[in-house]
Amino acid sequence: MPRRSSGRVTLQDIADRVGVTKITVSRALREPQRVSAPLRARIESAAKALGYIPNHIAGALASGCSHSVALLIPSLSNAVFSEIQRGIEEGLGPAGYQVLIGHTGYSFLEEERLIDTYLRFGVDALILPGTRHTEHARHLLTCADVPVVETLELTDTPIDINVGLDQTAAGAAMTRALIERGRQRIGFLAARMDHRTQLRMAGWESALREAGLSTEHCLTTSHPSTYRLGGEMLASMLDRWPPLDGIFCNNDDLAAGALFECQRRRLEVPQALSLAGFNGLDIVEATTPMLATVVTPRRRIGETIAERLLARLGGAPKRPASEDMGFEIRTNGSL
Amino acid sequence: MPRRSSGRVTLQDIADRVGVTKITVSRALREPQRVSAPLRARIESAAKALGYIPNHIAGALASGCSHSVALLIPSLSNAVFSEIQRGIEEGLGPAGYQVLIGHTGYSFLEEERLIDTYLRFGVDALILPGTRHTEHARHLLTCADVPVVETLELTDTPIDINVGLDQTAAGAAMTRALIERGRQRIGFLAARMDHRTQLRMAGWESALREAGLSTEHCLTTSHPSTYRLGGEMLASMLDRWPPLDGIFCNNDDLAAGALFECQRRRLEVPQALSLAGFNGLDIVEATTPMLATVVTPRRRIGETIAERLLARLGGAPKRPASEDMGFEIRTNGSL
DNA sequence: AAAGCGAGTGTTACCGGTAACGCGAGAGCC
DNA sequence: GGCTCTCGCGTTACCGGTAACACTCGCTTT
Repeated sequence: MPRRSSGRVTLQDIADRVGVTKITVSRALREPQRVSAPLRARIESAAKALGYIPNHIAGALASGCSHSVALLIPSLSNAVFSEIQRGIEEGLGPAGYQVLIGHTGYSFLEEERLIDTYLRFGVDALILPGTRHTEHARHLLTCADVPVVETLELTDTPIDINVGLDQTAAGAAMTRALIERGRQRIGFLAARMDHRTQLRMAGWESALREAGLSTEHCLTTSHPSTYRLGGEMLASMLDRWPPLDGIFCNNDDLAAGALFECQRRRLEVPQALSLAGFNGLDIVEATTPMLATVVTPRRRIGETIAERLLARLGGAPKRPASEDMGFEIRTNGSL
Repeated sequence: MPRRSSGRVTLQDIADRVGVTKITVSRALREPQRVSAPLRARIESAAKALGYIPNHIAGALASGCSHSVALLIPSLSNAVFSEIQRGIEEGLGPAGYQVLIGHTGYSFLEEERLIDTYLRFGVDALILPGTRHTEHARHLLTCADVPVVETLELTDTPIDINVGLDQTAAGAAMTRALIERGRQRIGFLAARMDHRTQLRMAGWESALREAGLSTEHCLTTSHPSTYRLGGEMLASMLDRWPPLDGIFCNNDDLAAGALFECQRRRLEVPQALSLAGFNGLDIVEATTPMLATVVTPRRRIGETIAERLLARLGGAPKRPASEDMGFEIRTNGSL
């Protein structure tokens, strides 16, 4: 015995026990209708009796299909991604695909590393957050020739499938909503300067320019976004630019943190200061007062990704295209 | 050509180009010191030129080791798990292990399904949240004979490695802290009745009994926990049992939601009502006022899991044991 | 009755790597 | 000079499945 096997039960073990060949066992378990009923029953009971666990690795190698899809997300603690994930899983699960999650921590290099890793694992498709990637990552994706989904943002030059929303337009729309309520000095507050943040900020800027308002009240940091940070940053902004009357926060967490700081300062929201967030997480409708936000259709984005991907995996040709899933401004009576 | 290959570059392609056999290429890439420097250089440049992506599937099949570990988490949107994940990844990543994340949605059946799936993928170890599993899940784990980590809770009968904290003791400790501040009518509020919730509740009950106080003020639901739900549940409790003077919420999200409802009702926290949460998430120190909480050492739990697992994967024998990582009561001046 | 056909099972080859062992050449040693 | 040892690479077999095709029957079909 030159090489000891894993010790687990294999198709061959079942085949020996039943007195057939392993291909028959393989068929009995995968395509039951191709094996006669009595034999199938014997095989199934033998498999159960032996505690057979199919070796997906071997199957994937032989068939060239791993029936798995990698979903890369920037942050595990950000509730934004959980709904996208759920939408995807709901669509892909019934089709027999396993969704593997990878965590990039908002790092392009980590994304590159994960793309590499998952390609080695032979995933059948990759779902990436955002449309920016390192050069090497793009190279890997090209070499692998695997369906790729870029999500959250939109791009004119998608690698393959692109399902997202116009972050810049959303940023501009919320800013306009603030302006419509009579706000004149509207700040922008952001942590973790990722690409989406920059796009939203660009929207904020353009809406202000459009209205002839000042775009100077912008505070950003590279730290990860937390509630506490939202409070601290709001404090800095108010100390620096006291007459602000509206603040557009890059996400709901920061907006909620900012609200808490306002409460600490006994600053009335929205009378003295309007606060707006981004994403439409549950917290903005739980706080007192509620906060304005941009609701993003995350569940539907996930579902759409699953649909498009299944089509591609089912053999549809690669035809790069972007799909805009839109957004909704929800003021929650709070501007 | 009876079966077309995947089209990707393989070791053989590199070998042909360089004029050696594939085993040499394999060695050059995995154990560089075993191949002469000039040849290695030629192989490496050929690999790069051809855009070689190693097929992990094939490697895993041949070597019987997938260099991957599955981490099952109940909820992607719950920030609690992100720190555990980070701790694990930090420990396992440098050792060459890939952490695959699965999402159980707090369902034992889904957990069972995922255990099955990941075992088929040939993961080298499994990390499970909690110590309760379906019978079939236990059976699968036994058949597979793979290192298993059970975390978050503690058990007297671990399957293998168990790293967690005494949820019951933590629940009791926080309740005692409330009692020490003179609270007499202390309610318990929980959503998503999972096992940890039950353990914490048991702690709450025993601390109250110990002090001769009533344990009747308990409100739970099977819904997933959200900020909004915290507010709604607090409202129900106050309407039903007006003279409550303390509420121990099963997690920080609910506690924050409860606080927002108090603000809506202009109920002073903590003067009129003490609020306590669980987990020590960032939000409890961002709100106005801050909230009391039980800080759990999640990062350290993750790191410890990685340590123990590396030992097991390195060949240490299975010796089931529990490791109590403790907790810390943090009142944040808010009881 | 010969040919055709479909259902059910087996044969053979292969997926893309890795383990174990083999073997020749040069180095070091006595 | 002969022996052993190590280095560097090749041979062979194998991991545990699956695809493609072959074969055997019994039953129609013409």
